[in-house]
Amino acid sequence: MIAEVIVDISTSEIDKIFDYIVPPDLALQVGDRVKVPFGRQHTEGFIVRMKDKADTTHPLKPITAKLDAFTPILPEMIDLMWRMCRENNLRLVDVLRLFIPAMMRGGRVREVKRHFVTLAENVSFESALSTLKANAVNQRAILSVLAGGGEWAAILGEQYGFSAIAALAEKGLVKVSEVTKRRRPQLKPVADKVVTLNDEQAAAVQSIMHGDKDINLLFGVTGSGKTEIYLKCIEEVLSEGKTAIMLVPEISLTPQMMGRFRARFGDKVAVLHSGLSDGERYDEWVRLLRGDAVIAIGARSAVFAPLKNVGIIIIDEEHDGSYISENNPRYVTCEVAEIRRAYNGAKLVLGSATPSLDTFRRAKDGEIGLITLRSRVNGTSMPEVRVVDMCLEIRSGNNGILSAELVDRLGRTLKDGNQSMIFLNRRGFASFMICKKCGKVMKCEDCDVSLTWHKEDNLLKCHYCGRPYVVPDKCPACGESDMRLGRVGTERVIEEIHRLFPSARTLRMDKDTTRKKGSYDEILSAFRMGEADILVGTQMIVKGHDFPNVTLVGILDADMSLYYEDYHSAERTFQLVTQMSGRAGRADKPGVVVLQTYSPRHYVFAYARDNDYEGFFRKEINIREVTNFPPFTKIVRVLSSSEDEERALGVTKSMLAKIRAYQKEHPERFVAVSGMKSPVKKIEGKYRYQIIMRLTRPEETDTLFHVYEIVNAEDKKNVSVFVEINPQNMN
DNA sequence: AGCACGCCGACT
DNA sequence: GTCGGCGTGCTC
Repeated sequence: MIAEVIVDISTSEIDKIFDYIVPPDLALQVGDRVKVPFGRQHTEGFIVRMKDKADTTHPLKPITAKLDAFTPILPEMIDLMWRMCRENNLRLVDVLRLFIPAMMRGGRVREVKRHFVTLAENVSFESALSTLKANAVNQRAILSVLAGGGEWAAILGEQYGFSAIAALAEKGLVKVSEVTKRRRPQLKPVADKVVTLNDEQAAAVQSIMHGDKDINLLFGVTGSGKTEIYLKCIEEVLSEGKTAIMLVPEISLTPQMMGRFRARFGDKVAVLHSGLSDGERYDEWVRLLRGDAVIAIGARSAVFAPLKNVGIIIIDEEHDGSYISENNPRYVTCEVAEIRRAYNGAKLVLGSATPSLDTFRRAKDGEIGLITLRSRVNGTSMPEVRVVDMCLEIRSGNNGILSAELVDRLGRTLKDGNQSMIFLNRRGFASFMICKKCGKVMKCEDCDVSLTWHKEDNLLKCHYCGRPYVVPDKCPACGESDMRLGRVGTERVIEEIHRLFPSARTLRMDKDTTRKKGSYDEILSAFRMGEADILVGTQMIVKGHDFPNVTLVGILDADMSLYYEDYHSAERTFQLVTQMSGRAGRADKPGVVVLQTYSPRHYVFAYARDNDYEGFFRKEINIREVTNFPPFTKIVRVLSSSEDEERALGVTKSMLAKIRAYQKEHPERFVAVSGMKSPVKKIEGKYRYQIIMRLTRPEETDTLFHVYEIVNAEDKKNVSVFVEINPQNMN
């Protein structure tokens, strides 16, 4: 028997199949990890296929050993690997590595063996007790603990002394056995609420489980009871003997959220996320593989949970950016989920109040089901959104960060004893050019995206077509000469607040204050407990949990993300404003959102103010169509990086020439092709050059695969090249 | 990624 | 004379 093996070394030259002889004494199968001789060394590898005859004349070596007691890669995952690699031009090893806990590689897993103490067989608590002397207090105490089940020797020993355990074992009253201890992440189960579904929720469960579509968008605002629908669907799937995968954005993996699932499903839940220690992660993963746990809950990587017979995959907050892995191997969680769904004949649920444009378009087109939740379970209404024109503020003499309206409302909220949140939008700050007086933003005339200022050559450039523009010294619309924006940080905002309201208690939450593990939860819970009046923060305060006393939300520089040189910017801004609005107000306390912007008449704010997702969708999808952006086109970015700038440039030029030649043959397949330095031209000593192209037919793969061929044929010595589809950011 | 083979400079 | 620099090539 011959095994096809992928060697666990991540280099493009080695990322191919190597044939090995399967020794008859090793019971090996597809999906096993093995030790193989490779060149002059030994390496780990993955068996991806078995065959009778080798298709090479090269002399074969035999596999040396089987690495695990189980088969870590399911057949389903081998299929998935091929598809992911083909469609995204990834390395096979890199994808295989996603499927197993990092700790397994390199033989670092050591199962923890611990002594477990139980009453000996045929010994009852009473009979054991009666044989002990009255002064053997520790032994008696241990027996009473064991009467209620077993306990770890380490715990008993610490409390009652190890000699007492030894004495009991000596008398044959207790049994000490070696057990592999599973490291479980500690989760306090929160009390499970017994919830009866309202009609809308019950109908949603019915459509998801028994409707005519296998993929459904669950479209409902925060508070419409999506979580309870998820729980009910999972219950139903489990009752059919199938398993479930529940995906949530990294940031919402809070103990409360996990506790809810633990309370409902107990030990059937396994948690997978980056906060776990390597050991915990490994053990949770093994529980899933063995079928001891049947629900995997976690961030994006949990989509690779080693579950058989998956009945449902749920992606909550489907639009969230954390579902797209940015670095190698880059993958889109939703696409992976769709492949696994199809393989298992399972259901897929995408939940969101602000779905990604593409998802909502697919729902509108009937490609996937659309389930809309209209009522809010707790009966709250959406807050009033007040759009403040910051250009007017400047004209009326207020050059500060906070508008007069926001200052006024902050004061009133403080006086009423309620809480406020101020969100600082820093995304893409100062990279675009805006007139401080009239709000005019410099845009590309061909692409309708904002231009990015390049410091080194002092030019404005379009990141989609590469066209350069001279930096204007005056605003082309109003003649104002103050055209650039400086950086505003959370510290500045806090200072400003303290100057205006010296007695206000503030909390700050950004990259700096949350560096330490657990500080994120600490700040949020301190705020929830009312230890501060005002929370100032960046991106990370957008999600997070309910704050019942927050009645005011301030959004500063809402247009920062709007003019990010990116076609997603309007979509992101809408999602952000909507989610931020969801933080303000409760049933008994109506909330207000003050949104500060230099472009108050931008359509995003009009729709966000009216909480009109569908209106926004119609407008935005129309813009994407006329400007040739996704989902109507596909953006492909080929990024080359190298420590040798000449090499990076040379490779980019060579590939660009070939792509241009192909474009000449098939001009109808391209909107535009351009090559340039990457906006961030050097990262970790590596120079970066990129080719950006827009393909007209997003569903067609021919052109994309041809680009892959060009990339793979290139001599990439000292240069790494990777291809990204519809990149989230273009740094 | 490793590791060996191989062909040119300054040292006991 | 040879120890060792890292360029190039190969791994079933």
